[in-house]
Amino acid sequence: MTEKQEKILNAALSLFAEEGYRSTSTSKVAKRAEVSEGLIFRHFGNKEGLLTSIIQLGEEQAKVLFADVITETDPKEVIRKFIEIIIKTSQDPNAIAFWKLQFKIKWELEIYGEHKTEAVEQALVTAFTELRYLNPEKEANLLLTLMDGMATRFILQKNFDLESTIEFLKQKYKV
Amino acid sequence: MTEKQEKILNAALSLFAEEGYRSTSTSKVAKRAEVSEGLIFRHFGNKEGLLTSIIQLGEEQAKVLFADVITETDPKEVIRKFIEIIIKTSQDPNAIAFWKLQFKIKWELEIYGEHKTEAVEQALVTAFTELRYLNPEKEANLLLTLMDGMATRFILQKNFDLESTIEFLKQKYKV
DNA sequence: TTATAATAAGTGAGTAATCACTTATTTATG
DNA sequence: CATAAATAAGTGATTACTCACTTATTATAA
Repeated sequence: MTEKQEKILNAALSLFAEEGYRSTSTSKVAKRAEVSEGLIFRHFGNKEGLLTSIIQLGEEQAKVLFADVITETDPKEVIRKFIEIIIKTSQDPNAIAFWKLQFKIKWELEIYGEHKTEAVEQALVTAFTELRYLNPEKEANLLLTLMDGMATRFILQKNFDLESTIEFLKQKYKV
Repeated sequence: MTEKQEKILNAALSLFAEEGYRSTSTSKVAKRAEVSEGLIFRHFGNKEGLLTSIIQLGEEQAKVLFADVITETDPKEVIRKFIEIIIKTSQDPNAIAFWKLQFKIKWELEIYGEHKTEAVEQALVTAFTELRYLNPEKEANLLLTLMDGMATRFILQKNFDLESTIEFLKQKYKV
């Protein structure tokens, strides 16, 4: 990975997150990365290849983020850690950009990557089971769905109070 | 409103919902509406004017949809009716297209129209207050956030089981 | 009523700018 | 010197939008 390759990836990540994939031109990416437009095609083949590279990089990032939840054994801690992931994310501008891109891509291209959350969903099911919740699968699914809603609001709604919502949630689940 | 104007609006609504606003060209809209491209600009000024017209039309639709919740006085019924709105919507292909467009626009242009849900949020706060929930404001906000998540999954996740999630929710809120 | 004038609706070809992508050429590196 | 990295200058297709013009509808006047 050369220096210019990284510059291209960073420029593309920020631009795709800001303006979306389709409405970001390769010439804009080249300008922000301060490279020639042709270099993008030399390194990534085409525009989609550039997007694929960014998503792959992000998936590795996501795995690291979720690893802590999946390896946890105490059920209450599993739930608490999962809920607090969004707080951790919200403090890292790079992570925010990445998740913003993930959601933008979802809506722009209408692809929902379920496989990404499968492992963490299973961890939540186990946790809710151990805590004797009546319907652990539904409980886990609802919490994941709620996280989608919270991400949506955190990214799009300027005055959304993330931290107090998280506190309220932890209170609700008694974790 | 002439017949061709309506054809343009319908074509644009479906195309914007399918492929997004920015990546739908005016020539595509004209083709689907079976009119000349120039007519779009005669009636709506520019591409953004077309989008504005569609959104305005939809907001009136949304008001009608929420009216039933807002005028309800029994607190449990307020919550139940609110939760079931998404079911009602999911049965009308036209409504699905409209909400899909709403979310796509949100993410594409990064505008979150809070004013649209203000009235219904207040109705929920009142309901939760009457039901002696400890934190009615947070409770209402969380439910609205959850609905964003459910809409996201219903639209994007092909195998999302909406009805059983709704049943589970009603059970949780005892409504 | 009927001819005429005025307005609105609609068309299709054309605009410069931009799109993703390619090719030819130059620069750097081992 | 040879290979890879990078650039610059292109390609045809597509973009939102405009323009000159025709056709249909409505209003006015003899």
